[in-house]
Amino acid sequence: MTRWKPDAEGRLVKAAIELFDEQGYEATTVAEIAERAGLTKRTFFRYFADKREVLFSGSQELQRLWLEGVAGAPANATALEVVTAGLDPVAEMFAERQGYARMRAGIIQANPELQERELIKLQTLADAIKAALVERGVSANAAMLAAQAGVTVFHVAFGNWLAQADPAAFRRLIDESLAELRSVAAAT
Amino acid sequence: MTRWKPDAEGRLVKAAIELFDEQGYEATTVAEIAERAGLTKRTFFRYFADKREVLFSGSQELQRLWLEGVAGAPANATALEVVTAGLDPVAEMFAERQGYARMRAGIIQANPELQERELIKLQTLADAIKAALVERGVSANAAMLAAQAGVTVFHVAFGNWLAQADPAAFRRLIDESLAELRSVAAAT
DNA sequence: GTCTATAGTGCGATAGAC
DNA sequence: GTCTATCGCACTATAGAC
Repeated sequence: MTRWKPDAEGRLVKAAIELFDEQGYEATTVAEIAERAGLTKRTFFRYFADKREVLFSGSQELQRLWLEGVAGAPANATALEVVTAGLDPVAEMFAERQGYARMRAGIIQANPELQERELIKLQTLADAIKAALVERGVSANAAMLAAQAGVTVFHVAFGNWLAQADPAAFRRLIDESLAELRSVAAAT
Repeated sequence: MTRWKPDAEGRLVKAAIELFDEQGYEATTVAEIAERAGLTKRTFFRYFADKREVLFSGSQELQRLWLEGVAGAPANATALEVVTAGLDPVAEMFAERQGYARMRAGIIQANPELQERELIKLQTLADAIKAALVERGVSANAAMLAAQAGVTVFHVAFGNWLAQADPAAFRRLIDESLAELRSVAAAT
């Protein structure tokens, strides 16, 4: 027998999303979240710097996966191809969590301070991708534009994915969003 | 004789930027800003909902100008052309204020909560441009991608503009940033 | 834990312009 | 007189210092 149930962090995230969904973000205390997860408030703050952060534990994983894909892109790929090369594992990561992702989106939608945090996370992600591109020899301007474009493509695809039924459709929606960007940006 | 000096809001903005630049954002109180502008704290909060907002009075003007340009774009323009059509008056607006723009950028750079606010403002701007595109009949996805791309192009050009000497170069830098985006997004 | 400084608010008063 | 911009003051809430 193990003394502690496994995956304390995952249980805290799950408990938090459920409670925020049931009662609202503001109305839920950290103590409640910890209790539902079978842990204490002290433990919550060992895993998350503040109450908001429990909704963004996934973004670190997202960034890690995405950057791995970027690092593995072939040497002759264009900047935007490098950026989008990281998205296969990312799409898989999301495929299993559509239900929670929908709840999470609704919670963030309802709360300006959570939206701020989300924007910061996306910006941080774009900055990290940009840095990886610069590392590969892409100019600062092109790297910034490609990284931001990639994050926007991802964001648009994510919104579309939440709004439709098939959890496995994410990769296809990303490709569609990317094609739409290329079409939008094409010189006339 | 007029009892009140004109442009209370402008004086507050000027005083705030100078004080933030001299002493830092945190170390400056609203009372100090008001005093330097020859007003009281209460009047400050008549113009700005909170202390951060004094650094973002320009974004409303930016959005207004940009949307005017979007509204005036020719009917046969592509989505991205529509988005960038609004940028001539925007570039003029900034040409006169490079000094303050640099100070402001430095202040925001040094403060996470100001960066959050900046991201929210850029997001709001992108959303407004997106809505204007949808109004013109562009699909939601293409509108979002074009609006975000336009804002990113602007943002990159803005950073480059701050870093070089000629205040009038903004329009050219926007065109260069746009060309770079088109190049980055071009299909291989 | 207490204390203090500051952000931010509500409401009425005041000093002009008209 | 009305209207508007500003002021004065008393207040709450909260973050940080100690």
